[in-house]
Amino acid sequence: MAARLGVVSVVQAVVKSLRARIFSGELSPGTPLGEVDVAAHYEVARPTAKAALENLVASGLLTRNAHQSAKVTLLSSADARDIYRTRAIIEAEAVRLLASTGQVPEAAREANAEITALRDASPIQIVNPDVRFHSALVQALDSTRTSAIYGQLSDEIRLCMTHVQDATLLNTADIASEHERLLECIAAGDAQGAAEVLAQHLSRASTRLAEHLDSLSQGRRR
Amino acid sequence: MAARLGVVSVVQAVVKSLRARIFSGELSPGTPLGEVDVAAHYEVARPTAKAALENLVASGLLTRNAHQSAKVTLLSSADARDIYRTRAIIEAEAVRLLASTGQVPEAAREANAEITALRDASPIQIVNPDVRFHSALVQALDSTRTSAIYGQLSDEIRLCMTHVQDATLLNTADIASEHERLLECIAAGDAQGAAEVLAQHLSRASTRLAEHLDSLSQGRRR
DNA sequence: GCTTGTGTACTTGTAAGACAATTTCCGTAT
DNA sequence: ATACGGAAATTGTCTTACAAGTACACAAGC
Repeated sequence: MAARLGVVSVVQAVVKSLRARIFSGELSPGTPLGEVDVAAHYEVARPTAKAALENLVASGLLTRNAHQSAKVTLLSSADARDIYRTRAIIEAEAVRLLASTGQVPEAAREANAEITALRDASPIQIVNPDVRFHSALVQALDSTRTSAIYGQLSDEIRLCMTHVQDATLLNTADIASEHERLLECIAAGDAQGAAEVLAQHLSRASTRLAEHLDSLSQGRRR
Repeated sequence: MAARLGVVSVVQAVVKSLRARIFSGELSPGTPLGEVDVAAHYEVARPTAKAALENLVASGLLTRNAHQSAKVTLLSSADARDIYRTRAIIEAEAVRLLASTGQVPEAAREANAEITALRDASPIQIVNPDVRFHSALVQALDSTRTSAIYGQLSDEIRLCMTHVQDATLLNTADIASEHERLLECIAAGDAQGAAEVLAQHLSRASTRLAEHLDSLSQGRRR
């Protein structure tokens, strides 16, 4: 059983590495990733690289047209809004359900504590705990498929973040306090209030992100 | 541009054919689909068959453990409930939004008319228009990602249906009338009412389907 | 000078063959 | 009857090869 070793499969290992490189910003959007390039970089066969690329294309992290090199996806502002809309649908339901039972997920509390602790750190640092906070809410639904869907959206959200990684889109303290208010509503059993706080939280983030992506694409056009 | 031709890729053609065979019931759940079998059947190379199988595994239609033949997924009652729960989240939001604008999607009306027309036909016949009815509601949201997610769930729902294809789970007339009530709520702008009708509709279908899958698995154990 | 056509280079799509690793199943021995 | 060992079957990966399509550049014509 090589269950918890880093390498279960060569393809998966390549996928994992490429994901990390994309999220780290080493591979900026638009960077062409040819099958032969990837194969040479990792010293694997081309079919292996091909499979890894196809996996990432399915995840939405890469984009590829027929007979063209795969490129790191450049998400438009419309994409960002679409992602956040879909997110909001799922998270809203999660929050309502949590409020109806009054159960506050421990993982969510911990993630927000981490955000609070990183108050003075670089804004890029809070991406990870922020994603974990929201994931914790969804995973509390205990639905395999809902979690799987949300995981895929999370990847695209992270991709968005890397596009605007230099920008301070939102104040860290504001994020933490909004999360805190959300947890309070859940604890108090206020489903309506929780849903509203969440909707505002996501709506604001979506708007900021979309505006920033728009300004970036315009800047690139010049 | 070979955009709207049937064959864009050999792999996709194999995938399409396998999907059809699975949904038609020709490939019953548990049927082993080895890479060499598929390759021989379609007279394609093994890597091509492999790619097609991986595609279907990603869709949830096939299941595969490492170094084992892929098998047509046998969905448990728990899976069915999970799928319906996830469905319900998305459709509820779609219905609420449609009610807030009072817009009834034309495609949904047409699909339900088709169901009504098939009142006396075989219950298996209404699967297609039923799926189309619900899809139309979601597509009215006009969100690429939400539609994509829902499409994947639809596939699994259809897979469930093929598992219990002989059973008359619900009365065709009842389905049509519930759909009708749902559309009336939307037209009247009654978001709350529409959400409730939908929730009941899905909840009942989910329960029936889950019960039937349970009885099937027990029958198989004997 | 601009547009159009062609040709070449690069990339992906598909195929065939081969070997390693792992699982499963069956036969044998205790 | 159970446990162990080995053979068969299957998948995972790599190598090689050719076909097909796209993109870019260069040249010819208007």
